[in-house]
Amino acid sequence: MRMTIAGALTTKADAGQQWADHAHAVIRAAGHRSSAPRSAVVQTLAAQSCVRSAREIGDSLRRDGSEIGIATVYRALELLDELGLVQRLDVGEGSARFEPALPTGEHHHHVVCDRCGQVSQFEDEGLEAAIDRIAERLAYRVGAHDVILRGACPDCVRA
Amino acid sequence: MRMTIAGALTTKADAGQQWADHAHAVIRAAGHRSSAPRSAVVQTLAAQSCVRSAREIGDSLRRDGSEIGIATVYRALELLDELGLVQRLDVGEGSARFEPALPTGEHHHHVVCDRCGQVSQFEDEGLEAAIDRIAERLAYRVGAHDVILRGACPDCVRA
DNA sequence: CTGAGTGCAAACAGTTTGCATTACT
DNA sequence: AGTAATGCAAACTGTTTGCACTCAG
Repeated sequence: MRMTIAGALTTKADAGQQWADHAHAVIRAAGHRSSAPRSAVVQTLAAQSCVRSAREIGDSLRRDGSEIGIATVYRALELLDELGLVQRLDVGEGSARFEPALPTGEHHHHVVCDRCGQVSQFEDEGLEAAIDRIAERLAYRVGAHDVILRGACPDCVRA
Repeated sequence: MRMTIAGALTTKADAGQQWADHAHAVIRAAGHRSSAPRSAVVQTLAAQSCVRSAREIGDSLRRDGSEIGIATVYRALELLDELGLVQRLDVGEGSARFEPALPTGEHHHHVVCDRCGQVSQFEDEGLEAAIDRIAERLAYRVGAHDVILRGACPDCVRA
């Protein structure tokens, strides 16, 4: 997907970088430091195309020469979550996954393959509208929602 | 909620018992035994009004004099899940929750309070329709879906 | 009588936490 | 310089597994 913003063409990589910049700004504004390990986690999240677990983020950084400890990855993700900069996703496969949360509130949902665990994304306006309608009639003050579809991915359907 | 089936009035407790009977039948049909601990887990699930964790089920049974071990609770729940008799729900609060899955396919979704953890249920036809439409246009063969709304429950809104 | 199912305890996986050390600001 | 943040290792929590024993069929 591409978005035209103020006349400039925004690619996926650019969008990631924009999120990273935004994240840094929010972190600083909240009085936190931009340490190297923390920045590395932000950078990894910005570069990813799909949800990743804490372990995957740590492994990826260590592969790139960083000496980051897993506890630091968890602490960075916890901070980002508190600041509303990432979305935590629990697909029920043991570990939590994380992905950047766009400041615009734009978001998508996920389909998980029962057999191979592959995760894909989708957006749907009708779904959002239905959820908004539900939120209005419930006594809860609804602030967020997760939708997870489960089934067989195209590869596994063939097999 | 009450349902009129073939002229008879079905209460919530009856519905639970019906599910328990159905569960036993399916378990037997699949060649498994109806041991006392396994039946106790089924009975506990049938009696519950909201989702419960493995620990809660075990504690509840032990309070009632049963000597069931937690491993047995997990094994019973795993079997019920395999047979499609329970739905696993992961609200992201550390542990998985379980509830009876009605053979009719009827189901509801959940709202979780961010602050106190309270879980409530809701049904919505528009939501189901929106999801069916999405399932059709995806390359996945979608078999199930979870929707979780998050926010503040009425009690916490007041505070 | 025989093996599916159980209970216990030990093993595991993901996540969190205490503490001495490091390094942003 | 001062303190937030890190890395390590140990602690914790939920869940799974190995094994000897039990009981449903």
